Amino acid sequence: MDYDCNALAELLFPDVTGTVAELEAQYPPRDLPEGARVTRFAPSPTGYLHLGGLFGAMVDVLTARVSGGIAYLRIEDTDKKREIADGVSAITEGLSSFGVTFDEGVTGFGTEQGAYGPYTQSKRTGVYHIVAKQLVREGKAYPCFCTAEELDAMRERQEADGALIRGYFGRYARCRNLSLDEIQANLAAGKPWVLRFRADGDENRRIAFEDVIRGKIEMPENIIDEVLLKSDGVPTYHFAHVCDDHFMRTTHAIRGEEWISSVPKHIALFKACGFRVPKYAHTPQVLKLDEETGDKRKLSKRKDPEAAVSYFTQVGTPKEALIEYLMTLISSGFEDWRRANPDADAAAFPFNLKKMSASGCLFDLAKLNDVSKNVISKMTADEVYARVAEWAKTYDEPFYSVFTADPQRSRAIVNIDRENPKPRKDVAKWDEVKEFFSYLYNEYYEPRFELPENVAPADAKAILNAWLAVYDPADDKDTWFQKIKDLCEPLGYTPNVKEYKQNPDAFKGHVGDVSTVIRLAVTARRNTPDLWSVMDLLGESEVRARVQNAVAAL
RNA sequence: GGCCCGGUGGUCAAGCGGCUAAGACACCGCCCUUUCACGGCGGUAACACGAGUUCGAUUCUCGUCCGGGUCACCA
Repeated sequence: MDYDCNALAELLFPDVTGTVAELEAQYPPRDLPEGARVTRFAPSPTGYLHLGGLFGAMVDVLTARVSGGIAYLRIEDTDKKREIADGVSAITEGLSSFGVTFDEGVTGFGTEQGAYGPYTQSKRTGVYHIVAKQLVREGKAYPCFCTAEELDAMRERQEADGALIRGYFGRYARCRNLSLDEIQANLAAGKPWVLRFRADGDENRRIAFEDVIRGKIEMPENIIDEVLLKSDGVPTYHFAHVCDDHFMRTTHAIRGEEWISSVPKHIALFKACGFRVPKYAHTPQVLKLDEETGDKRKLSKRKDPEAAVSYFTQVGTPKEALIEYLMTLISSGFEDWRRANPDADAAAFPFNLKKMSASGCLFDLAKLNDVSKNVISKMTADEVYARVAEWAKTYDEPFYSVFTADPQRSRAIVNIDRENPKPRKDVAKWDEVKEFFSYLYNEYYEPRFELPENVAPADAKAILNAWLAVYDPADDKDTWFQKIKDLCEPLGYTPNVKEYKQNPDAFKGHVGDVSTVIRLAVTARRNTPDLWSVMDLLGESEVRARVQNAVAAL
């Protein structure tokens, strides 16, 4: 270009008066200890928060916390077409419901905190335009008037030419060498324009950078004249990334691996702007939202509801459990650390970005459930009660009324075999509680007497009647069970299981069979937690009623 | 197609030139046990393939294959 760039800059941005130097002063380097890392989670408000987002946010927060730095939340809302109405709150609420919090940035719809804002890109056009104007002034950016049709034609031509590199560059970049007069004429004609970067890379040279997670990555230099500002003056991701991460003083740009291929472009932009390039860390994919084909290895939005983080709050996976599980994916050393520090807060884990695995991973619901059962098994009965009630209140209203009708009783129910060194691990999600304890609530109890094949109805009846005669709710667990044992011999059963196994033909069965019949009569189930506790919770009259009912039905 | 990332059991993964190739989940078996669960013990199961380099490769190099990403006025 042989024209006066200053003139072009004024032509393009007549109203922009600020300078980059002023921005530098307004957003000074952060005063943080040596080695402190500044990270950011920068999602677009285009839909619900998904697992990959939570995963990424955790990595950002962990990286900052471990180094005594800052993690902030920035909203990248530069594409109004894809934006959804409550996108921002979906993100902030999703994050906070899992306990992921930031030091600064957007805190909710329309609210934010911190001195490096605004943290919403749509409110930062002033910043982008100042930098853009400087770029134009320095001959590093130019207006492009190509229409969508012209760009399509260009792509077709490249296809036909068999061009190895596709995009707006070299001889395909029609507007790159427009004269000031031509530009002026186009402007005067009211033609829409975008601002393009005047790439100065050489496709035959390679640029290398050190990815914190993957190590050295080498690629050809960028030669594409990428769009910086769209025709409505809003920046593209690339330009916003460069301006924001510089002025918000981000030290580590942590983002998904889909960005790796644009790093050369970003480095070129940082340099053109005179900004220092941050460190990059590209995280592996946790899952893909692609809905194509039948590739079973990928989670899909439609087929796999668990892709949305809200799924977990809906089914009642405790937030600590999801975090705990995600931690095992984020850092391989986590499980070992957890074994050594069983009661420590996951946030205390000495996270190391460098140790992150570079390969993608499949989300394993079965393992999540296992982790969750462990987490829940360590909670006190009060905690479980409170959590279940809180969950049910919004996700299962009818159960909420039943569950909270007698808080003391529900607490006791939830406390069966809990708060001891070997707690039961029956429940992984709050939505399993109702079903698991249903027989303890008359609202849900449904009598059913499907006897085991090895027990004849007549024997069952005899067992129940005999037991009814000795049942005393005042008995402690040992004498209660002793009475059941005492029932055995007269009825042809043995109280000794080993004895039965040695000589199965000598008996009708053993105590196990006898108590199974009783359990069945009282709970309509073959398997339950400790029966004595269950009866205690049910109360004498209910127990007797159920057993008598069973006898009658047999 | 060009460029790039990745590839250890079904899943998540240790390992970084020499190991009987950890561990966790899942699965199977046994023990404990009035059922179930818990807990304990044991088991099935892996270095994608082919060349190099090396005394020696899961570990290093190259190629192949497979999976993924990216080539937009989307992020």
